[in-house]
Amino acid sequence: MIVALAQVKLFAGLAAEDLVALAANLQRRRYGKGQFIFQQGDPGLCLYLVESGKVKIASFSSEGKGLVLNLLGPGDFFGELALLDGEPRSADAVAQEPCQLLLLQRDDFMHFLEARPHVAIKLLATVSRRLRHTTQQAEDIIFFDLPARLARILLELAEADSAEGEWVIASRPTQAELAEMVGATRESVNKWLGAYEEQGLIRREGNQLIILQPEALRKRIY
Amino acid sequence: MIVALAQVKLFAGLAAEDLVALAANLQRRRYGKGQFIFQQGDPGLCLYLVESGKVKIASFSSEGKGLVLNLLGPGDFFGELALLDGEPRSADAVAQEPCQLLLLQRDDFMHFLEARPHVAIKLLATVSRRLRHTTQQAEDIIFFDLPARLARILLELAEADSAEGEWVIASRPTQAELAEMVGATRESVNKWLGAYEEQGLIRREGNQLIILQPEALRKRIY
DNA sequence: CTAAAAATGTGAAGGTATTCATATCTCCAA
DNA sequence: TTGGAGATATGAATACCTTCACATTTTTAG
Repeated sequence: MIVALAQVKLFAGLAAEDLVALAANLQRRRYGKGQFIFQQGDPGLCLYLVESGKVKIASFSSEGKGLVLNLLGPGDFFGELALLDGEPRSADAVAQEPCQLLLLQRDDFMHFLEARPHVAIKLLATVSRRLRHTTQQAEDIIFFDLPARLARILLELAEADSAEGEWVIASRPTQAELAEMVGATRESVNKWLGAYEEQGLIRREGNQLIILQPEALRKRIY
Repeated sequence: MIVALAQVKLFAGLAAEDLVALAANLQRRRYGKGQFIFQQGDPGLCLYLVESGKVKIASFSSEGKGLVLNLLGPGDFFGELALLDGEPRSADAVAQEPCQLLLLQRDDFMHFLEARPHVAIKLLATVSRRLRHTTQQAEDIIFFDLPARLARILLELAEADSAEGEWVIASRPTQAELAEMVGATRESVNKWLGAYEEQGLIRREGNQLIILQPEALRKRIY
């Protein structure tokens, strides 16, 4: 488990003894695809580290409409908000594929933070980037129309998924999933994916989506 | 200036000597109404503390449409994002009324944080709350229609502005300002303000806006 | 291998907010 | 006290997206 801890970017570069201290009450847990890790309103009792698999942070309206706030993979962590401000969970966390997670108890983590200001500052940087990203998301919804938002999401997913200059989304999300990311209906996403393919900007090939003309897509955003 | 520092919630409860250490390179600056404090893309060189006045954090699309992200008053601080993650300013800061601000240099602040993990943790809580708020904003735009978003903003403003159980917005924002807060056009806001007044939910009286039926307004949100 | 479930494709009808044009109101300053 | 600027009011035309209904294809499970 200590090896796994060291893979988490937040703890990269820490001395072995620090990691051992953290690992005292560490738990490992597995979640099957689609399983809830926590739900909106739950008390925030621990921090989750992703050892393997993918986790989706999303929130749902009373009418069942969903909005994806974040996607996390190996080396990422989540669930820090409720720990840091003491409020209940603000969204749901769902395993998008089978996951192996490490659970760090709230008190352990907070004491660790107090004793290692360096880690606290690194955490501040991460939370700041997340705030930036969510702000961007709100701006996108207000400033851009659907084809633009879709273009951005496709580029983002490809960037996260593939090596330098590759522009491939390895495991293509369903249209329903894309719709939750851009804040639109599945039908509208269908229409624009079709249009982009028609125009030769993207190609769907088996389980992957290839971005043929990243520059042309990026132009849709302005 | 040290007295002013102690008024900032982030530094509340700190020993006098700590405040003195912080104050070494502190600057005070005044801004007139409408003046820009910083703009999107600027390098993030300092943290701003609000001594008096009001500051609006907003972002603008290339077509000139605006979105208000945050409103800050005495005791608040802003500009921390760029400091913490090293990226350029992600939005504009504008003085909504004449302001007196204290400027803390980046390096001073970061060193202070490293030496006072307690403050870093308090800052983490604040940034977390801001992330929560922005997430809420994104959800609102996706999940709720304009009348609902308008209702929420009115309630929020009244809550921030008036004493317990009072439900008054003391200095009523213009329709254009409201529009930037809810992410809609001025005309649409006009229409719904009129409707709410017609229905007896609110009343505009001189420079203030009185919420006559907060409960009825809140029901519009679901 | 086959039935069922999930995902995708498509079009018509409708709704909400925008855009644009124009009119009125309010208040401050000259 | 009278311009003029900013703020508010209002309606018609339009754009964009949703809703709904249904067909088709692909994937999964038994």
